[in-house]
Amino acid sequence: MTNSTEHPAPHNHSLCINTALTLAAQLCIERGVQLTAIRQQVLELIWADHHAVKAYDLLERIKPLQSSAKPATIYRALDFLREQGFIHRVESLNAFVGCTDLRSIHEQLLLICKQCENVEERHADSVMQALRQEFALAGFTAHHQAIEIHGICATCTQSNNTPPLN
Amino acid sequence: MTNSTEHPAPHNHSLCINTALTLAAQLCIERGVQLTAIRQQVLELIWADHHAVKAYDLLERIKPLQSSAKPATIYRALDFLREQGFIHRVESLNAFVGCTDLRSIHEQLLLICKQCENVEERHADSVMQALRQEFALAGFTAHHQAIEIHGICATCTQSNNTPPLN
DNA sequence: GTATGGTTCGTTACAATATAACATCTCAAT
DNA sequence: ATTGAGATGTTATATTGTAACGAACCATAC
Repeated sequence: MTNSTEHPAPHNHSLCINTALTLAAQLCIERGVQLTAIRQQVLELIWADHHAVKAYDLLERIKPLQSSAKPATIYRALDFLREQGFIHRVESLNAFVGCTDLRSIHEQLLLICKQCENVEERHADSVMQALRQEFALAGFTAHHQAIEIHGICATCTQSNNTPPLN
Repeated sequence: MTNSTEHPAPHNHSLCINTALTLAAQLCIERGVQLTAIRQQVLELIWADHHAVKAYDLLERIKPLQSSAKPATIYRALDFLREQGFIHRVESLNAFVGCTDLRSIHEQLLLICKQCENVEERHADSVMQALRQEFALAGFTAHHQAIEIHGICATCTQSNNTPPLN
């Protein structure tokens, strides 16, 4: 089922989510780690759309499936999924979003729309290149980056400028 | 009193902090807003060093001065100082750091050292330029950015490679 | 088989971070 | 004196995240 009621960039989201879940399962086998039921369910819930999801929302949503779920249940699954690179934490929202490029471990930036709440992951090589130069200038050794941009996405901008016909 | 026991880039920190506080006071007058005792004290506590400071640590530190201080006291002061551009929130640490460029409202990136915990604000024009190009490509209108890089700063790298003489 | 050990999960309790809501105070302008 | 805006006091609570410990599971070695 696609997200037909949402207006962000239309795409076949059931394909999108299935691709992600299938690849994640493959990678777990390759890496010899366990994609347990809980972990898979959390990953599916995060992939339900392209929004960032909060841990306690995940907890509410998973309870019908795992009635014993507690905060630790969720945070453990999130830790696992992050270690495997399947999801990103959105620091400025205290929330989590599915990673759209599971194979290559790129640094990414996140474009977060205030209006539709979609999060778009971009690799932005020129930005990353400029960042590396800046690190060199500063003598800084980078280990981890969080680059989060809040604003209005292309789709919302368009629909804001195109009022409904009726 | 300078921070002689810390090893990050030596500078005259009492000058550094006084400059910041004086300028903040000036700007408040120019803008017709009140730098009240609480707000000034919080700003001073944040400027005590170049580390990011957590709200509840500020609360503990301000209690000797403002015995009635409660969480809301701190968060209100932090809100004010952020609105005025005197401090930044470090999203990935849930903490706050003094802004080192009060006059010009640049977007900045933060280099956060895991070892000495210093936070260096940099303007990195080439990075910001590359970001603007990326936004244009994506059709994204940016309102606010959080660019936070965790790693090891130049000073720590040096001192790590230069073991003590004795 | 059963011991051993690593991983995952259940469970309880709590720590840490942040906000809501409403009362009170202050002080300048009227 | 009165009023109104901004700042603070105060209580309560919401939200986010961890610690700690035991039980269950399961593969491997003895």
